[in-house]
Amino acid sequence: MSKDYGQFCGLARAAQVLGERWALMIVRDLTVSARRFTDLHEGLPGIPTTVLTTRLRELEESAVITRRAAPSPARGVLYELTPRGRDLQPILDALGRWGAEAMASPRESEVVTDSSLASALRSAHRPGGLAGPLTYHVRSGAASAWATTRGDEVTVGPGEPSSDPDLTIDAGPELRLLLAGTLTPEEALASGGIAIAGARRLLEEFTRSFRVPLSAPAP
Amino acid sequence: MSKDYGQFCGLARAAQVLGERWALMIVRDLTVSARRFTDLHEGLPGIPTTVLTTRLRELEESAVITRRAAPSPARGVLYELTPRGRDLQPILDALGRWGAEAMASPRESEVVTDSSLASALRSAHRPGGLAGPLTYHVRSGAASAWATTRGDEVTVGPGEPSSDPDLTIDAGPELRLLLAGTLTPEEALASGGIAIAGARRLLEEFTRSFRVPLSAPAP
DNA sequence: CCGAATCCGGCATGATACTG
DNA sequence: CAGTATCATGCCGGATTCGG
Repeated sequence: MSKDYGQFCGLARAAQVLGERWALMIVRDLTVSARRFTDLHEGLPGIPTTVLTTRLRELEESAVITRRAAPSPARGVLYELTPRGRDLQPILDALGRWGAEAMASPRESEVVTDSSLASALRSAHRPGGLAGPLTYHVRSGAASAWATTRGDEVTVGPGEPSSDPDLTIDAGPELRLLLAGTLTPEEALASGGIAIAGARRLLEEFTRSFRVPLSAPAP
Repeated sequence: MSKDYGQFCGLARAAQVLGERWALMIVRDLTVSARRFTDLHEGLPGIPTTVLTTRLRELEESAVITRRAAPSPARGVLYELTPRGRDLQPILDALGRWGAEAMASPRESEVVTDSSLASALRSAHRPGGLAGPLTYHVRSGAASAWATTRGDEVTVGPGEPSSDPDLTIDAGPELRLLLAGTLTPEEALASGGIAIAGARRLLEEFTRSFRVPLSAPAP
């Protein structure tokens, strides 16, 4: 609904734009990379095209995203965040960590998408790791994403990394427990819930660089 | 809707609870102080009682709030944040600042409530002021709230401060511009948009301690 | 007074089909 | 590829009523 809350309040203004159904998911996908309409539609299972159209228009009116022609080889329209939209990234990362604290294992019928995996890695990253650069390629279920750490910074993206990764991680739902520290790298490998291609030492570095605590069991 | 997004993602889980209509407003009011049903209903103009009832139940199921019997003199039920709900406070403050950046002046029919004013002060506070403690009483429109700074910390509340404030500020919509730094204390007082009771020096301290930049003109 | 439950009109959402 | 068209469902907003 484009109805407001009748309050002169920053949070009310934010909620008017971001509180609409699917709006946060769309912005999250765009914090990971610019996307076309069809990319977004495929990356957000269940969203009706009508709703996607409406949200994109509203987010554009609110100066959170812009649309421009896709660069040369591709055709069509590319949606991307404006500077104002990019300001949301650390806030959504924090909100995602908050939500992830009570999220131990996937519910029936919950999937992992490229963008959700990439944004999870970004929000899980903490400084203090090896100087790098180090590139991790993570796959979980049908999703694939990569993360490159360089000093205290991290860059993430959907799909395959453009250059050969230093470590490839193939994981099931155990990835969540690995990020929580509930499961050690040794246990994860031994149980078969996680398989790697690359130096085993780098998996330990991965668990130091990416962490999301887990406070409650899965609801 | 209690429909989820079908994604194993922290942000999706957060959006399922907080993305519902009025949910963020309810939590915001509860970050300021514990409230009864009727308090919330009066502090959120336009919310239907059915929606308030439903949201309170959902937020309770998600362990964001709890309900308990109101303390002795009062009767009824008191809703308050759980520790997990309190974790949301800095995130909502950041989201409120983001929304406030594009909010220069109230739209037609937008009001200020006690809780929105109190939370605005909290999210506007920045460290580095006088050691204090200093208590400000701020009124704008029909809303009233207070803030006490003590070292680098701030405490806010709705209504009147329990002890005599060091400075009382009566403001119109110009308060937003004062917080943005667009309007100096001198200009605000001279234009009559703001009146104070207390030392004028403290108004300058107030503008140093509470600030929310303004990036775009009012949409 | 407090904390809702009930009834109802309208509109957003979700699902499917279809088009430039 | 990027949406529009159509329609059933059900949530939301507004008013009223009700038990404690």
